[in-house]
Amino acid sequence: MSEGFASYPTVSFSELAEKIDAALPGLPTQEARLAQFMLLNIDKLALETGRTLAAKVGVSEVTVGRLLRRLGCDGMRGLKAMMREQYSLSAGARPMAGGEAPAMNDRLERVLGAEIDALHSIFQQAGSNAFRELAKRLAEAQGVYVTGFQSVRGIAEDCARRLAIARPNVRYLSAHDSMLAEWLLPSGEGGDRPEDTCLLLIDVVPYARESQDLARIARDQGRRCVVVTDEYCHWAKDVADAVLHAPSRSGLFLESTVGIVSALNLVVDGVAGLQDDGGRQRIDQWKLMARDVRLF
Amino acid sequence: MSEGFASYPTVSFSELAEKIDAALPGLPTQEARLAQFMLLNIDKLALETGRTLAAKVGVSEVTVGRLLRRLGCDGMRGLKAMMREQYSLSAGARPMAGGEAPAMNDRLERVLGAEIDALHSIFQQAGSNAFRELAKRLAEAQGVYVTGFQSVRGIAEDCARRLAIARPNVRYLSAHDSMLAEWLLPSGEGGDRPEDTCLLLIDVVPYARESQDLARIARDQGRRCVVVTDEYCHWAKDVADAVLHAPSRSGLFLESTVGIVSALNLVVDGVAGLQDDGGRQRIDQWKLMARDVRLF
DNA sequence: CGCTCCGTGACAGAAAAATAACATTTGCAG
DNA sequence: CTGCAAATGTTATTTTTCTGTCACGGAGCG
Repeated sequence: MSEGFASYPTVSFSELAEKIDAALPGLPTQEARLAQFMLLNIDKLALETGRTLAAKVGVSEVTVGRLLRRLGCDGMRGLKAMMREQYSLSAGARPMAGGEAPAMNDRLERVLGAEIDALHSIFQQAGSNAFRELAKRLAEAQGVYVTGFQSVRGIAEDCARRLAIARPNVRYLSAHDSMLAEWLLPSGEGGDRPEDTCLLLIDVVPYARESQDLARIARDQGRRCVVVTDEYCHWAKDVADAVLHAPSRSGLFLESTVGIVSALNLVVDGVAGLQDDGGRQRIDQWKLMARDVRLF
Repeated sequence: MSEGFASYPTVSFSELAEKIDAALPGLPTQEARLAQFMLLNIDKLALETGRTLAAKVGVSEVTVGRLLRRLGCDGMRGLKAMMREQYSLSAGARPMAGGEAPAMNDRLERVLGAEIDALHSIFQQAGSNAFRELAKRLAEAQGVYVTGFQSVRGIAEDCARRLAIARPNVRYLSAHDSMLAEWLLPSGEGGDRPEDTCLLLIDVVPYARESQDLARIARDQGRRCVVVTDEYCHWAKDVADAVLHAPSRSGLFLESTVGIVSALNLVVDGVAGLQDDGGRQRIDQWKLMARDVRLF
């Protein structure tokens, strides 16, 4: 990584990179985060200011200065000076990785294109009525059940966890394990009325028979049902109150789940946005809890 | 990299380049020199100021200002703003700042942009040595353990399922539930030697203490360890044989998991590609099984 | 001459960065 | 659990740097 004849007396920029690398293990937490971020984005740091950098990493401006000084360069000023020197216009070096990437192979390029198209499609749907309807159902229901099988089961579980941060009373429904005990009609006063609950069903090809069965059961019990699925799903619209279709063809070994995941992220976000305070209270609470449990 | 999908209205930077190009012939001498210079060094302009630029080209500062304004962007300020937009690293204005609630569409556009940037970053890494190393480790190990906690636990489980299609002997490791019984050193003949196994660790902020502990245990036992994480993780590179960093900032209610998922998709694909037959045999077999199961 | 191009210098406003003093949190040893 | 020291954030203030603007003058040219 060292430059052949960079005989400048000043600490050069690549040296700085190495220095960051070396210093990283011994750094305090926040500074380490910052350092890591800088290291990863070292070639795109050019047009960041101290402030924006701090904001992006989530540390304070002062910390940026402190770290830089600890690393031997005179704050932001010095950093920019170094970079200027390194990438001085007369030199042939190419600073910005954003511009031209080292050729990635054709296949990956195509896959990337497909993924991006999928995202476009999903974000487009995020402005649609179907999406609003879906988010509204999930936000207004008394209780929400989330489920998904096979290759998206984990995604469904994660979605349930995240949705539970955005709104109360969310459960992952494991049709296999629990035999739907959750859905025995409430005999007494406890529990929500079925009409006030909503099922979020996540399903992709090859479709699980369970999904359709579950959807029908839900409907028969008067529950609401919304579906997030792939572009091939043919049955969802017959049983669901709202459907989102996330493209999954990408050309990889297995179908991509990026679309589904993105759609679900948006759904969670949308539901959070429909809470009274934009979900702010709940997420703050959650952060506190997470800290108390000493998860991190 | 192709500008193929410039379907969103970023007043982009490449547009400026074209504009310069078009305007060049009709420009006065000095401005033409300046324009020419900018065109040639367009990707290195980032850390120049109006003054340095003027100095390097040999024109006055005022001329720089004039030219820029003539080209339609508000002087140096505007230029930098453009570049920032173009090369912004996971920009996304404060998502939960409560204060400003930008129009849904605007916000979604930004989120989409961030997601796309994340994908670019990941696909770029997919051509890197780190990625090859990571895939190789996962492909060549006798046995693979996959794990992830909290908000990516489900993703990790899914990844284990999918990886198990790409190659044999993959298990999800649930450190909590099983108390690591899987990792008791094999007393007799059964089981793989630790050196022949590889741990795939998936972790995002807020990082789970367990992840780091687990990584260390793995290393102490002589196991291989590879990590897929977000852009902030500062501990991974100290304990892992290979690390992939997936940007997660998107501006949504919760951090985006799209990047991680995409990275894992690529990993599975990469591992499949390293199988003798590109994993074809295994996937065919799986499809058959899946179809059979679907019938009942 | 009148016009455009271009440079100079002075100045003001804005943004960025450094600095210092102080409050809070966190990590950790005792 | 206590309490100290390090780490981090806050706030306010100052300094530096960057930019844009204005007024002016000189040079070249039809």
